[in-house]
Amino acid sequence: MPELPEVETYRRFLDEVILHQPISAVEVFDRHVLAVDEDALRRRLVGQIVVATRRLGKNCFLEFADGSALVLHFGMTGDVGAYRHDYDVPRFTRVAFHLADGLRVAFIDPRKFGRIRLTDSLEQYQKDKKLGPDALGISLEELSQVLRKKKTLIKPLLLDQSITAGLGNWIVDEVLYQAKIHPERRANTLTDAEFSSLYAAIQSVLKTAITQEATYRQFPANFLIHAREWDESATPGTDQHRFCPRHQKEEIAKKYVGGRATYYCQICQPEPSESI
DNA sequence: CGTTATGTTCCTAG
DNA sequence: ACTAGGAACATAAC
Repeated sequence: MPELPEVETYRRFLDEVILHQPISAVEVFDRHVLAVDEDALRRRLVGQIVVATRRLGKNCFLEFADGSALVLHFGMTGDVGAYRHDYDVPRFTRVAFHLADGLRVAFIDPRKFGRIRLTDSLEQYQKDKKLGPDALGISLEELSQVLRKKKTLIKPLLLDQSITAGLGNWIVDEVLYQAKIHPERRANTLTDAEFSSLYAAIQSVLKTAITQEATYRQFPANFLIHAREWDESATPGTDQHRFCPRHQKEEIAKKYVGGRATYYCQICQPEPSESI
């Protein structure tokens, strides 16, 4: 789940439930997700008040008055939730932040790739983690300037959080499909027109996903995402979703690019020729 | 039982 | 210094 749109959705949720009231306790069910000493975390949080929520790429920040922040990264399967009683703890809750009014905010993560840490400031964290500009904040010029000097395949570059932060495996496939660019094109072979459509696709896919609160099933019919396998199991019996939305009879192709499962349309996104 | 998985990071080798 | 590929992490779901 947690690519940029999901994390933005989590942030908005947290903004509604956690602001302006003291954290009364920190309950750790599994310290594996802590990238900070448990007692240090407790000392830093208990009695404190979150004054703002922020997001950079796939990272969510709960900010305190002094500019320091709790940083949530959701790994591959992280989520947030809220509950009030022990008997309602969501399954796979790893850490719970108890608030003074009795609400408890859960950091949920079945696979435990997510991490909770502290930082002195967002700027510090961005520097430490080598995060580039947020994918919703970067400009076309900024993005194309970096990409056009790279000989690497475009897909792994878009996944690289130091170039622009927030794009994940599914969204990159969607963006490349919408922009009609093959995932194995070398970045330095893209034309100006292709950089423009790539940029436009990034912005529109992200905004669409955020508007739908990252509920993929509600995405427009012309989105590639409906062709992915998990959607198949979500809507059994229908085969149509395995085909390109623009070429009804063309099956969506799957291969591994940069070690990641990659879906694309062989007609919309022509294979790069060796000579380029 | 085998396969696959939304992310990050580290290691190796060219 | 850059790039490609692979493994590791931990676990659920199919």
